[in-house]
Amino acid sequence: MLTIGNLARKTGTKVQTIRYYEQIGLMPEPGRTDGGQRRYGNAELDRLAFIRHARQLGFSLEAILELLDLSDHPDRPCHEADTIARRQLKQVEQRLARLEALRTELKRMVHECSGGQTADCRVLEVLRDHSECLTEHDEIGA
Amino acid sequence: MLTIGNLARKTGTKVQTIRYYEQIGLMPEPGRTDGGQRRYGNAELDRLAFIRHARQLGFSLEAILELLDLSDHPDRPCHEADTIARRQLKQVEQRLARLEALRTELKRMVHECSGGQTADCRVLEVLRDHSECLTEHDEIGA
DNA sequence: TTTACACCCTCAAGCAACTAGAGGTTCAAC
DNA sequence: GTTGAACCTCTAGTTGCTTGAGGGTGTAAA
Repeated sequence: MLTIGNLARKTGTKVQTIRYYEQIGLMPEPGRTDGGQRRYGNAELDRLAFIRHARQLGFSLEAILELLDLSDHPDRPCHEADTIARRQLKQVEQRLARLEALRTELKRMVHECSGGQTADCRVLEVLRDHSECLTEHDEIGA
Repeated sequence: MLTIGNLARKTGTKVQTIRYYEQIGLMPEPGRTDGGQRRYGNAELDRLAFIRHARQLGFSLEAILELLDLSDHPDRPCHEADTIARRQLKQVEQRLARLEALRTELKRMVHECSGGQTADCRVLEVLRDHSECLTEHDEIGA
């Protein structure tokens, strides 16, 4: 039986995050000691490891809930999980494309900065006038 | 004189976002009509365009505030703006590296999915066991 | 002039996915 | 029995907005 702190250590999660997952229904309500402290078994350890791993791969908590449901029903067809993974891959590739455009633009800004006064600063100048951009970029909040 | 709606249209911003920027002090309090509606001039248009452009390049609102301060003081040395831009570039490059690792892993997952039942699904299997990953990835919330 | 209607206003709450802190209790070792 | 780390709940904060309720304004046509 694991305390919440040990579970946290084993999965690289923060204690508060585990409690948060419980609160939103992603993790089950575990057993408790007489004093009211949470105690976890191997099933919960596996589930949390799954969740953390999927998070590391960029899946949203909502997508993870779907994946966990699929995982709980081994008789269901596989293509749903595949669809979720493909959707995720597509998102990652879109983000990559946008970030690459941003890198190009930022590199150009930084490269051209002469190190004088802000009056002649390329960084500020580029920000002032979008038309100077060589690449299209419309990324917000990625 | 522009209404908030026209300013929004010209800059590709939502009306509520402009009011939000005003609330947090990123945009100045504009003049008002007798009836209390906001009216904007060219200075505000330029400032908002600057903000939006910097957001598209991934700068945080906090960084943008710094950049705007620098922009308001053309006599100050330029290297501060350069530092902010370099910091941003570094962040973008870190994100790119992690996303590339994720893409590799996701591609592998999707590629190996046989399309049978979830019991044999590679996608779920990989998520269950991190040790199957070929690449290190520790991206969360990027 | 009145009426229509798009646009504007404020305030409050909600979103993702946590994180941090206050103030108090329990567990396990010594 | 006492210490002290680890646990508990609850609330609020983070970033960068978005959504909604409930109402007021501005302008143009009838």
